[in-house]
Amino acid sequence: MYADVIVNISASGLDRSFQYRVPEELSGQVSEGCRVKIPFGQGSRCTDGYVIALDDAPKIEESRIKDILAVDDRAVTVEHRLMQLAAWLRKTYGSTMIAAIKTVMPVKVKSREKTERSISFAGTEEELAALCEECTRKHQTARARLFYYLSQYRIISWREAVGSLKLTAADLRKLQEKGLLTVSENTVYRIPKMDTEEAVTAEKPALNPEQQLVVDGILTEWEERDRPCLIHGVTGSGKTHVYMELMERVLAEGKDCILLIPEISLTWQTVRRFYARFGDRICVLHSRLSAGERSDLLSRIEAGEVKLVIGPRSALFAPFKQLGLIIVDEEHESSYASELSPRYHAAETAVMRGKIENAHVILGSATPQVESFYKGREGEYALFRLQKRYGGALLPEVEVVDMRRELAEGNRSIFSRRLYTEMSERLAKGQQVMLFLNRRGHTGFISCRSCGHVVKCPHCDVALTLHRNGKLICHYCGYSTPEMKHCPSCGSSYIGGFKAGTQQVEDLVKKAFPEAGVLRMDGDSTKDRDSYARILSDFARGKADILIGTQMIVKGHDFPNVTLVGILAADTSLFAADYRGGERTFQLISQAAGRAGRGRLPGLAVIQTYHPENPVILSAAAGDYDSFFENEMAARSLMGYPPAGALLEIHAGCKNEEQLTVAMNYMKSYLERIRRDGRTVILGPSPENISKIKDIYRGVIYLKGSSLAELIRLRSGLEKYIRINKGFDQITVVYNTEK
DNA sequence: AGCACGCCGACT
DNA sequence: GTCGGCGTGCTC
Repeated sequence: MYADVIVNISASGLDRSFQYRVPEELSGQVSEGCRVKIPFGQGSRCTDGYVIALDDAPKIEESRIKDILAVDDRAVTVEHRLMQLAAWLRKTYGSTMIAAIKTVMPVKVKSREKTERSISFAGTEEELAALCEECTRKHQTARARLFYYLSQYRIISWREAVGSLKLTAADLRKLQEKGLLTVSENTVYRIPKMDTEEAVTAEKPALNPEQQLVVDGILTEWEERDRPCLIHGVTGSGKTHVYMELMERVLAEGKDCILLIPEISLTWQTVRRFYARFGDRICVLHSRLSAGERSDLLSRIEAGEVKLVIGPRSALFAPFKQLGLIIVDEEHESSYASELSPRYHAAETAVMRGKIENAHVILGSATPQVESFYKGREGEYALFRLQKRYGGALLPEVEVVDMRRELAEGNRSIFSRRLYTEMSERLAKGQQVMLFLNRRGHTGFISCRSCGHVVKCPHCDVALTLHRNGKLICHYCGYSTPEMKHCPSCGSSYIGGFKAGTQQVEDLVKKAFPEAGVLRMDGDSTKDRDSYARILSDFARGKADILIGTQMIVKGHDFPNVTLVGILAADTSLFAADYRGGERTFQLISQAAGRAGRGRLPGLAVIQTYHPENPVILSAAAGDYDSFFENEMAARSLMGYPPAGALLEIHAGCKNEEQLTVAMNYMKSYLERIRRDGRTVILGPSPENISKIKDIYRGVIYLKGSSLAELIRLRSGLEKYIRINKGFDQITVVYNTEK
């Protein structure tokens, strides 16, 4: 027997399998997906690797094949299907196989099992009662405490005996030696603590007719075609109820479920509702679990005790053997896109895992990714809608304020007069206000505060970015033009970047509303996650009247007393230097507006913009996803951006600027040589958004094409070219594919 | 990644 | 003559 093994070294030259002999004594233990110790290299140094396939014939000269040394049984075996998924990840997102395997691997190593000692009395009840008396008489107070406890509860953990009853370990041992106590040892699972603020009840809310309709529709889809299902449900429409209902069905069939939630919303709010309904069949998998907790969770999955895992994108790879359903909540969230190689997107990958495991897949969002909705329209996904808010709450009223007019009428402050009066009125009534400052994608584009004109690339329909050398540059094609002092459209000198940060907004708010309690949340004030949760819970409990923050305040939190949301600078993300600006703006505005009026009181959202006529702003204000989608699709078709076309980003970095330029030009001309399809456009090289980070110069080449397969072929060709030619030693290259 | 092989200069 | 510098190439 022979095994194909991937060596655990992430060097590009080693990204292939090596064949090893399976020695007789290991033949039963070696299986596809297990980790093995192997001799590697001239010195036969011991490394580990993963078996990706088994074979009964040698592929090369038999004498050159070495033996597998051992099977690493402390490591978790990666299931065959997860291995298939890894192969798909590698192919689709362009990484090394070993990086792909590590991504799907649930936990690195099984850690030691935790045991707990417990103590019980070895004799009869009469003897125990006698001992209680004797110890009390002898003033052996600690021993007396122990025996009294045992006479009541029969058993106590060692930890408690030492901790709360204050017995010493030596004393306990002495009592054990005298034969008075029996100490038993049993393994315990390390389960992350769940604060049980809310009682676990078997609450099972009735579905409203709209939700029931969606559940029925999905069940029919599962029976008939079983395509991935996309639920487009407005904020507050109760997608969670639909998820729970479907999970219940799948669990009833004895199959397992995975629920993915965005990293940011790992507040226990949502999770608690699932605990309440499904009890201890659930486990939460998050990045703050210790290695031991993770490994125990794995054992419990293996033992079939855990049937449902909730967690961020990595939870997608939970090694269930009978996976029945994967749900990706808020599928548009950026935290589903991995920033490490392989740069997979969890929604897309969930669809693939569903296909491999024969499991149902559900994507849910109030503002689906354009790509996903497109697939829904094209029939690749089954599309479902939830259009009413749950429990009778109304969608907030939305008002768009034209900031150009504010300026023209002499108001130079960052608050429009409308927002200011609304704030004063609502604060006077004791209601809360959220101010959302859009900083997403803020990379220094130039716009006119007088007429709203944004300086864009004449070729790519994205905003130009101001660089330190005073030039405006397009990050797709590299087009550049000198910075201007006057607006090319109206001639006004109010042209420049939008410069207000949350700190400044806070100062201005405090000046304008000195009586109000203000909380601010941004990257600076929330270094760690605890302070993030604390600020939100302080605000929820009414400890402040105004909450100011960036996108992090708009995600998935219910503040029933918030009746006004102010969206300052709605435009900044609109003109980010990439084609997704419109989509992100729509998502952010919808989410922010959705925060207003979640309780009984009606809500209002005020959107401040220099582009009140922009279709993205208008459709977001109207809460009209369909018209947003139609416009966005039309624009993308025109420019050949995904999903109308496929896009490949090639990011390169190097310490030496000149070397980078030379290398990228070589890359481009190589791509031009191997390109088959004349419709594939090669853009760049152009400087990266932030063209230099930590002394590393960065540049990017874009390939736009009609077929993803062709782009993947070009990428593979380029990868090989870079590996073979030594000139690229100092260059790091990262690929990102979009479709 | 790591280790050997190999082809040049510096030194006992 | 030999020791050792690191450039080059291979690893089942």
